[in-house]
Amino acid sequence: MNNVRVRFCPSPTGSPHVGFARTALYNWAFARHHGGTFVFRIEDTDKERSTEESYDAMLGAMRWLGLDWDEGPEVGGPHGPYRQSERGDLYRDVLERLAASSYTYDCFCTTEEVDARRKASGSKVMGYDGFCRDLDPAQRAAWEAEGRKPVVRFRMPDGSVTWTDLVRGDITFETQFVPDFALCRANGDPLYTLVNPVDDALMGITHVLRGEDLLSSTPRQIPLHQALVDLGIGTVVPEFGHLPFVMGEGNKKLSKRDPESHLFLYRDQGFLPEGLLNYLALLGWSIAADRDIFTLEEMVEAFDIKDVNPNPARFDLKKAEAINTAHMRLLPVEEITDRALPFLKAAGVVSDPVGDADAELLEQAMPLVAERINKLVEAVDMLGFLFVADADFAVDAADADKLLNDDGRAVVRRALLKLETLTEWSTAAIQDALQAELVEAMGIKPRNAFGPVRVAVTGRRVSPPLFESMELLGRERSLARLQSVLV
RNA sequence: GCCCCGUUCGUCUAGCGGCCCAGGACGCUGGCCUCUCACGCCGGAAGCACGGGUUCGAAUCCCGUACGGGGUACCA
Repeated sequence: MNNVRVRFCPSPTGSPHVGFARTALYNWAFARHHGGTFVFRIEDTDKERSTEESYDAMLGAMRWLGLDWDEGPEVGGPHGPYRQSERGDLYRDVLERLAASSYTYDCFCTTEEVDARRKASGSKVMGYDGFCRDLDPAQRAAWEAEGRKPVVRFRMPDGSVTWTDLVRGDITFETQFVPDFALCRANGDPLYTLVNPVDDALMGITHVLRGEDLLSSTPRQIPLHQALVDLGIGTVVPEFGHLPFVMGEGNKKLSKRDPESHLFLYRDQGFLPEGLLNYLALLGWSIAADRDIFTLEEMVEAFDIKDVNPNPARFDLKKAEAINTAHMRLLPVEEITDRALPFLKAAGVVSDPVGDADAELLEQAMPLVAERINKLVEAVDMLGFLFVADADFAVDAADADKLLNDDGRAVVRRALLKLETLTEWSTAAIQDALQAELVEAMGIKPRNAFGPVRVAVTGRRVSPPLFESMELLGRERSLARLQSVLV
């Protein structure tokens, strides 16, 4: 395919959610796969609900995910502006040209009047009935005299509308079930029904990949696109592909109300964008029968919209975490260190900026934790004991209850006595000494021998490897901590 | 109500008429490894919604039914 142009066009209402990311990803991957153009457009025609804060969040989300756009906000492009709130003149002009060619007509009916007529006629079809299509001039004058303002409606053609959906195949709607629809409010404000197809036409969009919720608006958009082509406003009717929903708990669409749906929740927990994206890609698509870990580049190479599954997918946190873990293991330690740094700073584990001593300690410690954490934020709990000021060090109460009982403290006492005699403070020396003194001399199992020592030194039952941790902590601080649980 | 979409292990999926008495992954589960945790390794349970066709042969094609979802706005 040549000159592919796709767009992603969220409404800036609220916080970006995972469905947003999945749709953005598929559009982006489609564009990149075909060497096409990825357009980012903001559909902020709903003045009531759109906010600047949400707009910033949309851009922030795309940047965090690494889905770069070729045309759009802050990047510009030949078809700007890319915020619909700044394109009012364009829409007014299109509306005039549509009306001049009778593709549209003014409608003065109220919702109540329409409902009453439909009920009276016993119609199975709801929605607008076309009453004002050929309005009697006298009636029109009367309504205008009483101050009624009309909305502009698109005249749906007779017959049917058929398209070959990129993910679902042929779909046909009889237009008798698709009522004439409003293109702008009575006050003149353009509606989504107008601006979405108009901008797609103006921006030369060739493929529309969007959520299944918009499938039923497609039979209205295709005739409108044809009208735009007829008027020379557009050049082609784009192809459409409707992506399956991302569902939440139970069997309902993941809504913005659902906390699991918020994209930034994952960012703030230390998910890697490539990990989340990999997982999201799997919700409706797979790269191969026996493989589910891949990079964005590999996805771009393999992505084909025709392979997208049409049925809805349930978001599964456990699997998302597992996929993320796999990506963590793919990263070199230095990279994990860089990415974990903001979390460590935020938690106060290290200062901002990081001091030289802390930086050096971090470089030595990260290899121990990088391979055992699944999300970046976990580095905070894993490393805290190494960086905390001695005065602030505290042993986890629950872990102490469990392991630092009389038996545990006896073990710690033996360990302390033995370690005080060590002349070399190294991982190997510490391990040899404790192995001999606790496991062999005392005759207790390794986990019972090292557990109490671990809690005393690191403050927790879960920690980086014990002997390495003690080496990094240093002789004096290690011995002091052993001592402190004995008093 | 009407229109449209969908239905393979608990979950995400592979499968596009014979390779499938259905493969992979997460989860669950038994075991191994092991200084904790995490990782890793070996094994197990678990699925083609139902009913009719078409065909020598159907998870795959067709038609019904059931169930789920979306739409039916001067929201997007």
